[in-house]
Amino acid sequence: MTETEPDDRPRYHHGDLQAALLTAGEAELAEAGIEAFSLRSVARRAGVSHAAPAHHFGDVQGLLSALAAEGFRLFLDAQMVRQAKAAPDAQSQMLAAGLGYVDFALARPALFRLMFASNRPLFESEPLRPASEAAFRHLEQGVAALGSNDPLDIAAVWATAHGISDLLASGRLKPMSALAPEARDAAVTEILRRVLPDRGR
Amino acid sequence: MTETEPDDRPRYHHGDLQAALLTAGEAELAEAGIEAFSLRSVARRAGVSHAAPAHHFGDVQGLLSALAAEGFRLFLDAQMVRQAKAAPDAQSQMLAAGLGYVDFALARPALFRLMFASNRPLFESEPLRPASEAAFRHLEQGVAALGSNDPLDIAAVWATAHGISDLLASGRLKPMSALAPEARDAAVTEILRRVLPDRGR
DNA sequence: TGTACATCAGTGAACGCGCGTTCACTGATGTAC
DNA sequence: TGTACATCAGTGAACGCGCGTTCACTGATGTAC
Repeated sequence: MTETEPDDRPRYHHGDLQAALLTAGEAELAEAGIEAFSLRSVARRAGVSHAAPAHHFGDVQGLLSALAAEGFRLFLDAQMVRQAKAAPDAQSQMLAAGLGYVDFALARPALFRLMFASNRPLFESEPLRPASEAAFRHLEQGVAALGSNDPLDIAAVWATAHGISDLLASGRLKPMSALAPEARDAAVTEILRRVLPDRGR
Repeated sequence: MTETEPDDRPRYHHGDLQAALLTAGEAELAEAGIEAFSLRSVARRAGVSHAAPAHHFGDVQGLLSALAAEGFRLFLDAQMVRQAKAAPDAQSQMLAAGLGYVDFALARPALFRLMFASNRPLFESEPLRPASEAAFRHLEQGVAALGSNDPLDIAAVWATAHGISDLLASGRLKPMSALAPEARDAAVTEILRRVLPDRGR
């Protein structure tokens, strides 16, 4: 990796097949859904023989676990992006994180399902567990910054953000998904606000 | 079906294979998950040749659609059961419906996933669409009884009940799923209460 | 700077498997007369 | 009440398919000297 420069001729050694397989896996997930996801289809999409992924991920479960782990990182990123644009007070940050939660689910619904509604990845595996725990910890900290460490407050915020995301991503909240992005953000914010701890109740 | 009386000897004609396949399908779903669900495994479980289901459901998608439709009926039932035990005022009824929502997800997580996080059933099919619409309408009416027909209020209640259900069913809300049923009910109720319209805000 | 060699990252053929669907069939049931 | 017959609801063999995994292999890369 020191002096090689990228060229476009097909090479025997791919260069960064690991990353390419993750990209292809995501695309495959998005187009075919988890239920039709297969190792061979991903290899095909990456333009590589179907035995190649084994060198990087072991087996199909390894690939799915790595994909889900990557998903949790992107999931956190999406929240960070929103938070960076929001006011610094704890409440604004929490609401922004919620908007990022929804952003992610809408941008990558299949990945979202893989992370939250599939049992094909191995959630106890090394790449996955830390990534999903980081996401949970981030949420916990957001609630803590609001002055609560009550599990009920954490559950309330999480469940509400999650429910909106899941229903929107699967197209069940028709009236709401029909809204323009700004109006949708406003609606999500209003719903989340109801569920935050300590707003003078 | 007029003079036959049930006996226990295996018969060539099953009698009520349609219902038996739905039962077997649910069990299969619960044990193997959607992702491993197959027509053949269901037929096997029902003790019938793998070609038999075609007579009742056409193809695998037909069976899954019928299962999901049955799921939506049970889903409504679970809400009704809670509501029958609750006080008659609109708010108690709405909260009870939410508890029933959660009950269903916990009792039948795989069916819940089939209904809300799968694209294998055909949601526009004849058995399914009316069943899922009935569930949505029931929710809408509950919110209407509270004096609101604001889509935002509907979304708030639905998303929150759904989020709690989904996270609990997939075992993500560790602290909350560790609670005894009564305490869990209380927590769910408290969270839902926050999100109801018109409670003096 | 060159060379030998170990290691790494691919290939492609082969395997066995379970799947969904089709089909000709047959046993059971219900109905017309 | 009996009988002929149509229809219904199963069976089991067969098909073709895509899958995950294994394996011997080979081309490319990196490193020791």
